[in-house]
Amino acid sequence: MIAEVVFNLPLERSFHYAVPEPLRAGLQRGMRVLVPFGRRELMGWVVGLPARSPIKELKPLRRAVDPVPVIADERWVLAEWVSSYYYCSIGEALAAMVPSGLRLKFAAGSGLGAGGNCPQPSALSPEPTLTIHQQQGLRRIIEALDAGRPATLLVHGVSASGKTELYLQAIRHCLAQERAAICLVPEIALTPQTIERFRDRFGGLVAIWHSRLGARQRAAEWLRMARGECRVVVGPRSAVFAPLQRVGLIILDEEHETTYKQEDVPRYHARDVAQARARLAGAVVLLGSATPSVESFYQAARGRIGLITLPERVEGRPLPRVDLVDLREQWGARGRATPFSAVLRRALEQVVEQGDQAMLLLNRRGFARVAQCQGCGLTLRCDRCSVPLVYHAGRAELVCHYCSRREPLPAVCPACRKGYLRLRGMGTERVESELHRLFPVARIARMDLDTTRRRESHRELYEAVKTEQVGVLVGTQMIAKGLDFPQVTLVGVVSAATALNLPDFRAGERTFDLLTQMAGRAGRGARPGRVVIQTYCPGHYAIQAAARHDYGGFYAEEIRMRRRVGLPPFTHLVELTVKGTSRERAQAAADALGAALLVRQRSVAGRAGITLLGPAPHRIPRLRKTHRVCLILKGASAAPLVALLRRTLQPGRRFKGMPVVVDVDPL
DNA sequence: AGCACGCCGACT
DNA sequence: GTCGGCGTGCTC
Repeated sequence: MIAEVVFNLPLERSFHYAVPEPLRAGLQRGMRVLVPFGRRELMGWVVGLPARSPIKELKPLRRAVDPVPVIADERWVLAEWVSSYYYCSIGEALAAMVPSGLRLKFAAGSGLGAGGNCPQPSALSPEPTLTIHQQQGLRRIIEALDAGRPATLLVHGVSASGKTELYLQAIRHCLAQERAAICLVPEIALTPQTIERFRDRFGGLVAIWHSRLGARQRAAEWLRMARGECRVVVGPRSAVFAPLQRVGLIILDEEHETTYKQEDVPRYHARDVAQARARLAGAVVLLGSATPSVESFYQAARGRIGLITLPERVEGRPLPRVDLVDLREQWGARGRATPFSAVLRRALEQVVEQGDQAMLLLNRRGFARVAQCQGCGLTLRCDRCSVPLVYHAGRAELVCHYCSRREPLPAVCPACRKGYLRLRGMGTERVESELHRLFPVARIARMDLDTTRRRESHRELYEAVKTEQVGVLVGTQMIAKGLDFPQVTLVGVVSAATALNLPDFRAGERTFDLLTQMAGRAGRGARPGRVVIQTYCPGHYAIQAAARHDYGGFYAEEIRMRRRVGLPPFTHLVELTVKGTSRERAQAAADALGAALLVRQRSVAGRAGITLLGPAPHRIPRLRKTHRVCLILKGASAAPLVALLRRTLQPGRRFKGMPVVVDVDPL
């Protein structure tokens, strides 16, 4: 008996092993096994049990890891889809589908997928009455579920328009059809409040897939899913691979969020995996957002997916008034650079006087963005990465935001040994200290990566604001998402759209989303809210549209730009990053790869329409001592681009010996 | 991806 | 004369 095994390695090939006598009865495709591989012992996946092998001397596999297969039914085909679309090995795709460290401890034969019984939620808490728009939306979702064919619907609803209630009732209908549902949420939204809402409605049928779950709990939840004991899963992007059977509904809440894209191999997007799984399972995909991704809205506008619009907030509360402050006009008004314009300062004064709450956004942590010598002009940079060091006043250190290296702030310039260092460009710490200076009596807190590092600190900060022990909350984008504080009457954006100058075609979309989400934090209670946005580019369409709460206006402008320059959703991109120990070697490999791609592209008939951009320096040309050069392939769809790459790159996704990172549909 | 083997520079 | 750099190749 022979087992065909693949590994979580960038190898396209599989390997054959002899199956020792005691394992022959129980070994099945989809189980993980421990095998000798070269000098080491690796865990691999049994992908087949072939009758014969061309290999003469087979090594015996050492033992089975699982008592039953951990991959079954449509998830096999899904792994193949991930592997082919994102250019990774089957083993790498499979590894992403099962939680790392999963160990199943139970006797073989007890089996998964208990088949027959299909538990229904008991004692449903009463469902609130839906608005007319919610009712219309729900009707369309139910139609799609009843049709039993794959379909995708985009739910475009402003903040507080009742999207979650729509999801909950859609899930109930899905359960009534004896099918299961997956609800993906951004990790940060997996709060006790969210969990409570699902548990209230579906009780023990809900599995919460939390990244912080311990190994034992994780295995227990996984088993409950696989056995059909729970049929609703709420979790982050990896929950799209939940081992549920008969999946009828996959929801992506806040579908535009970038956390749905996995940033290491396999670099999948949960939205696309969800649609692939839905095609295989005959399921319905619901994409929900107040600010849909340009890709999704374009699909809806073209009629390729359905569109459900929830145009009003549930309680009929008005959206807050937004004032734009042109920072260019603030120059020279005062000798000292300040985070607050006169307008924002007056608004803050009012909030502090009246005992209301305010939230201030600045999307940069730390105290000062750069430390620069006043004598020779040198900017202090990380010696392993090609980026300026950020000064953090809390630890009184310079920090590299890319590799986390810290070093003390030198007294004088390390290069010329004469000039003093000037700290320029503000971050959240600086805003916080200015607030203390201007409003000594106000209770101020800061929420960013630095203040939420401890396990419980995020929740503690949240509670402090919720119970109004904090009057002004300063933070990075993590305060823009999902926080619901009814007493917040003022939202201030200290500096909007610093990202608009970056060479990133999604900068407009990101800015519009961030400003819209942030504006949505104001006026969620009885009192009306107000938003002040300070910016150096008040004329930019993303900022103008955000100030008007005008998604349609933003989309129209953005899609025109994308069409004009041939960017997604009109094309697909594949980003290649060639890595090397020296700049020259990385550059040489990238040049050669570019040339090889062009040659192969020309040699294939009818492959016109594939464009190669670059080689160009990567956005961060050096990271942790590794030099990086970037190439981009552009085409009408991703598959031909990946096919071209498969024929060009060497095994292990290398070229001229240098590792090449392949990112299909990069963000 | 590891981990070996193998061939050229600055050290005891 | 060796230790060690990482370039190349293999893993059933």
